[in-house]
Amino acid sequence: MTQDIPKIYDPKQVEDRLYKYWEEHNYFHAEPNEEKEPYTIVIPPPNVTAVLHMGHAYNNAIQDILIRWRRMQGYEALWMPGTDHAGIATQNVVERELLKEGKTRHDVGREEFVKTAWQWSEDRRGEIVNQLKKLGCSCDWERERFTFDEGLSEAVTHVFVSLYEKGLIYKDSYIVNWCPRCATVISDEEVEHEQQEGHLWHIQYPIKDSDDYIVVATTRPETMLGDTGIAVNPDDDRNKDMVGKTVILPILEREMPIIADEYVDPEFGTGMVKVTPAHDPNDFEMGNRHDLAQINVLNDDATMNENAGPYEGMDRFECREKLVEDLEEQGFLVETEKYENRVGHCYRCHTIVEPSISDQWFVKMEPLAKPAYDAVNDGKIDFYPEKWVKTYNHWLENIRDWCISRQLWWGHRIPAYYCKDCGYMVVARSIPSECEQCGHTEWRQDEDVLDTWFSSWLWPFSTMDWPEETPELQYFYPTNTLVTAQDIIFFWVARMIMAGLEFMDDIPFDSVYFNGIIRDAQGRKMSKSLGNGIDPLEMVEEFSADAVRYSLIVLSTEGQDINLAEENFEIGRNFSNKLWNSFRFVEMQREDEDISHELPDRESWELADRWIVSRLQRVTERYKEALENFKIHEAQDTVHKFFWGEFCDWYLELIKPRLYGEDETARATAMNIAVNVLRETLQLLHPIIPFITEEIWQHLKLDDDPDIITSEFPVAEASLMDDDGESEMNLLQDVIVAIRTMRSEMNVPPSKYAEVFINGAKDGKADLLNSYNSYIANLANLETITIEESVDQPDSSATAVVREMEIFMPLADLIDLGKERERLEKEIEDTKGRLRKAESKLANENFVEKAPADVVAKEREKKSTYQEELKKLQNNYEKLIQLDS
RNA sequence: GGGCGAUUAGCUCAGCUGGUUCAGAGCACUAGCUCGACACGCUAGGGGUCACUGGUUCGAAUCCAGUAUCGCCCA
Repeated sequence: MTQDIPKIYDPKQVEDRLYKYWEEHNYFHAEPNEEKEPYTIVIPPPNVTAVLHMGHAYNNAIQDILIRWRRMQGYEALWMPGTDHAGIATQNVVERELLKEGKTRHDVGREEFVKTAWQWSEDRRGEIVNQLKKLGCSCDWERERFTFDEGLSEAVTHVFVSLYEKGLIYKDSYIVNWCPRCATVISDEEVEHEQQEGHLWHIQYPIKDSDDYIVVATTRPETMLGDTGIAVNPDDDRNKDMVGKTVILPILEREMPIIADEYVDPEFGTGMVKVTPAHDPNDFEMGNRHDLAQINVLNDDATMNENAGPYEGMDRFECREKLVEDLEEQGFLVETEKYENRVGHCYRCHTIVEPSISDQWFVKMEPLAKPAYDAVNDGKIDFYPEKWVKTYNHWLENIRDWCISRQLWWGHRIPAYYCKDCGYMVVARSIPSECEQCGHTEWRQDEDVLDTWFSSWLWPFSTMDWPEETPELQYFYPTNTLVTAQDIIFFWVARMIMAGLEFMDDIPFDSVYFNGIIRDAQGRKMSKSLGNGIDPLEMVEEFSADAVRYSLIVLSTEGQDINLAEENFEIGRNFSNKLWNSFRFVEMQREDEDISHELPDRESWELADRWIVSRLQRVTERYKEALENFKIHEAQDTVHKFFWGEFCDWYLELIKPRLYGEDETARATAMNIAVNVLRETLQLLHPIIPFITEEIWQHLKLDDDPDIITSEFPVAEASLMDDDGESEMNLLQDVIVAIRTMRSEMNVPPSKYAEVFINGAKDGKADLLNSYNSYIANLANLETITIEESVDQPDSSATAVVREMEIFMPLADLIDLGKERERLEKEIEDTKGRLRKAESKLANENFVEKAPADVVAKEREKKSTYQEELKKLQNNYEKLIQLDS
């Protein structure tokens, strides 16, 4: 059977099969279990609008790593999966679909539309789940939830009603952000400000009963049609005399007062600003302070309404153009200036939003913000990387009320009912029976739905059937880790913390890991419009899920953004293949012998065995520390270097003679240790690359082994750490590398056995090197090797110095004296450099006096070593020169 | 305007609670390798004034201040 192991690992034979296998064994399912400690992650529910992108792949890979790791550590590990109904986004997509048939949502009606959206979201959910499975995510699918499913909808209603009853939800006419394309209001957080090239138009407003005029500047001239005042700063000497006068609005000829308000920046322009309370948030506040009228000049679709006079019916930008033309014609336009300013766009459809006044529902945030602030700043919740705490704090310190109503059809309908007869409003969990004001019984439910985040913020407990008091809530809440991107820190993270504290009286999670954003190779954000996205499923198809996961983690550092190119996935593929081949090698040598979990009797260990086992303990320890601090990349890097650079490059090479040899005990020892080290390495790697590790594990499997996914995670064993073994091994490695370098530089072909003499092996080094001279001979491809405290340099030999020992390699007539000379010159220069550095440090009195004794001692030691080495190099160099002449 | 981050080898990035052999990895590059796991590989090598300017210190890529460029967030 060993002949059947292919040289190239084929993930297609493995991944789907193993995922099914794990599912069939119910390994992903978690249940309240008092005998175990829980570890819980709730998934950031992907929007049902679209398939997953690379950012999802990355984010979910991290979650899976944590979950699998904790599961192996013996926690009852629950990864709660689900999806988000994504109000605006989904509605947009479904509307677009309808449009293909030439229909609008109004053509099909609310009920039919919602039905279509449901169908659509169901289909998408299936796809998303399938994608997560392809990536290897070990979610507890039995518990999958949807923000719009029955239970969660109930939680939403419950929360709305109780916040209303507490006075934390109110309805008010207020200036909000209106997206004319989505035809709904959006919250402040949903507005993206973008730097844009525009103009600043300076416009004259005549003063009543005078030939005089004032000048104001605006970037949105069309809003002037809604102006109801002019404001100056009360301390502005230039303008304060103007307060109380009346100006006349050009075109519409409306009279309006000049008022004084602190808000106005006297330094900006003329120090006078037009006030448009219905179309600017600051003007709205100012208008309220001074009782100015609010004149709305826009329709919902951003065309001008009847208040716009001659411009009625025009689109806002068309109106802008025409208005500027008219102003110019009539002599009101003073100046047109190029101007860059930040313009608010809808984060969903990218249309420029219009601030406008309407009746909306709000959550009063201040009472919720305080405990949320404390939870993070008192250390109940940790952020990784910590820097995000500042962003979080800044937002909470400047918290504004949250506009939660949306003029959409797809979402949780607001549980407010209006008496059809008298208009009396009731907020209730279900339709009220009779109106307590007029006694009528017919009700009309509020047309609006809630912001999607109003359901998402309950996610950590609504997924466990809150408000019901379930065993799941008891056991799994608070959850442990939230893994998300920083772009939803306000939308979601902060609000979940608020909701958890408000409704569960406890934090929703104890740590938040913010993963970076995936960008393209040029560092640009991946987006549909740029067409620079990389589809994770295509990459899985091409490179395997393991390769995708591994590569993403290789490229990531804690919370840093990733610049990604397709060829980066070769990293993971190559690693998988290396892993596969190390297994292939071991398996080919194994000859069906029994191998125990128990390491063999220490009597039979060689240096290489002590070394690799010791190194494994250190790697295991470091891995644990790294993951505990969410340094996933570091954990991976540690295993990577160990597996490839130590286990494969050195250990497997070192044991070949034993595996091929006649000594059965030696063979068994090497075999056992190789298999056991490989097995533990697989376990360390399993959270990152679950499929290939399970596949190899099952091949190596001993009778009583569990599957790797449920195997017990390795714990570092202090008694196996071996400082002497490691440093002895390092010495041998240095010697071997020195000889290899020498061979390579002297063009001794690998196929040619060489002979080497090592001179000056003092302080027990001779014994050590002699006991393991087979290591040197094998890895440096030597015929014979002579190691002594004192040997003479043979004729015509290349020389090198390592660890104060001289290495002579007789090359007879093969020696290229010019080349050897070059080599030695370089060596001498290098050593001189090192020596100079050590000497200059030691020459500094301050260093010798003030630096810690051990640092100084180390430096002295370095100096004498380099001196010694230099002497030998120079000595050899002189001999060479003589030979040459 | 305020805040945060980045600036280290041709490219992508580690290292940054200051001192382990004149700075590390992967890719790319050079030379050599069908040596009984792996060319998705092996061995060896070249390549960096650690953005700049000051400061702290015996000692700074690592700490502090400022400058420049780029990016993100919030006004």
